[in-house]
Amino acid sequence: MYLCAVKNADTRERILHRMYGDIHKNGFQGLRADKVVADMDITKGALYHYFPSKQSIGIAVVDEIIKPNYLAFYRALNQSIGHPIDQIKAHIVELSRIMDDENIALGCPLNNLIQEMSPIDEVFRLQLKSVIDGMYRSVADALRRGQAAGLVKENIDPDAVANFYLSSLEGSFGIAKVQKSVPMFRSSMDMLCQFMESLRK
Amino acid sequence: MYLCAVKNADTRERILHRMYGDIHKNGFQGLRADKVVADMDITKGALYHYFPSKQSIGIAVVDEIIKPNYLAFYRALNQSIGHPIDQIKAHIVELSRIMDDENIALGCPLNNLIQEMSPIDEVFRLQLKSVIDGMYRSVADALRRGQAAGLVKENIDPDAVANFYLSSLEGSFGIAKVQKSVPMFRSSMDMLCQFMESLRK
DNA sequence: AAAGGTACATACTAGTTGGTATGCACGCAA
DNA sequence: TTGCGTGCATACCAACTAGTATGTACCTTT
Repeated sequence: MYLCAVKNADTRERILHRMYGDIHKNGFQGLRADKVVADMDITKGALYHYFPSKQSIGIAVVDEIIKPNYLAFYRALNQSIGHPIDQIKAHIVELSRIMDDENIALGCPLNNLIQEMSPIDEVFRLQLKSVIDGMYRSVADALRRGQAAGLVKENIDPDAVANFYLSSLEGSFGIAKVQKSVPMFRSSMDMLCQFMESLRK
Repeated sequence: MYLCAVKNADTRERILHRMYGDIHKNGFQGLRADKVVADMDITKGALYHYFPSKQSIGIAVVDEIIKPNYLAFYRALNQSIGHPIDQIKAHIVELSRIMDDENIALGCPLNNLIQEMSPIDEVFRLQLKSVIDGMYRSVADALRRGQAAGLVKENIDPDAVANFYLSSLEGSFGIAKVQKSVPMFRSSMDMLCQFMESLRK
């Protein structure tokens, strides 16, 4: 029955997306993988057919969901020929716009996993670092191109700025999360926009 | 035997400090309270004599260790009559100075707990929020006093700046943690200093 | 010195967690 | 049509986790 074939074909991805949601809510250590699949009317048999261990679920979530999702924007930053500061500011404004109460209360999935897993699981840490590194390089390169094109102040260090930008961005998610406050998050994003604007030549 | 009496007098605090250390390493969900006390040659009897539940251990750690520790500096900020921007910068420089590889790898204890516990435990979240609120108000008030004294630009919003400052600070811990890089943390602290300097009148 | 509270130690336990072992239905290639 | 791989379902399990129940030595109060 081809309906079944279609269903089977994406069982793994359906599981993965639910795991992503549960990790977002409860953290990786709080993830109860068997309960998540039970909630989908799937048994542990299916789960352990696709994933050899709990850790592999977390790694797959980072690798197949979080990483492509986060790097999509930053890759666009590298290919475009617009003003890098405008592009980065547009991204900040977009984030401000789409974040609602629930997303703020749950926090940034990437930041959550970094804080929880980096110190206790080196495999996790390296996967998460590769995502951050990708974002970091895209921003730094965009600023460098901006400098070369005379659009960005020459006396700033693109690497330092990129690092500070990511820190402020993720930190804003973190502080807004404990406050459960979308306005606080937007206020932080406004300040970050002002900071980026100050780099314009 | 008074030796025993002295030992007994601070058993609770000794347990609490070890719990703080283990939570710093493994997170609250990763805390194995019985193993921590066993490591101190103390049994579960003593542990549950002082703490009714695992949650109460975490709350006590926030309330009795993290909160006083973090608010110490910020209270000083409120009582002093120096230049608020110099004081805040001095704090940033001090943080830069004392953070070593291990501390960076483990991250900021306050930030760690915020990211892990805020979404899943409201009691925790409110305790953690009270710490952040305390820091936030001290910084905002210091900036307001600076404005009144003509030391800080009038066109900045002290609340927005205080919020952004805390976000950047905690975010810098988070990003440095996944990078396991003290230089990255120091670079972020330098940028934060520059940002604070830009507020001087 | 009797009584009661404090400060633990020891032993036990229900429920959970992260799996494993096994079976079996189905599609497909030989 | 037979054998084999894929895609699950069911049942089982050892270790762990967060406690509880109970006992007891010591100290203090009366």
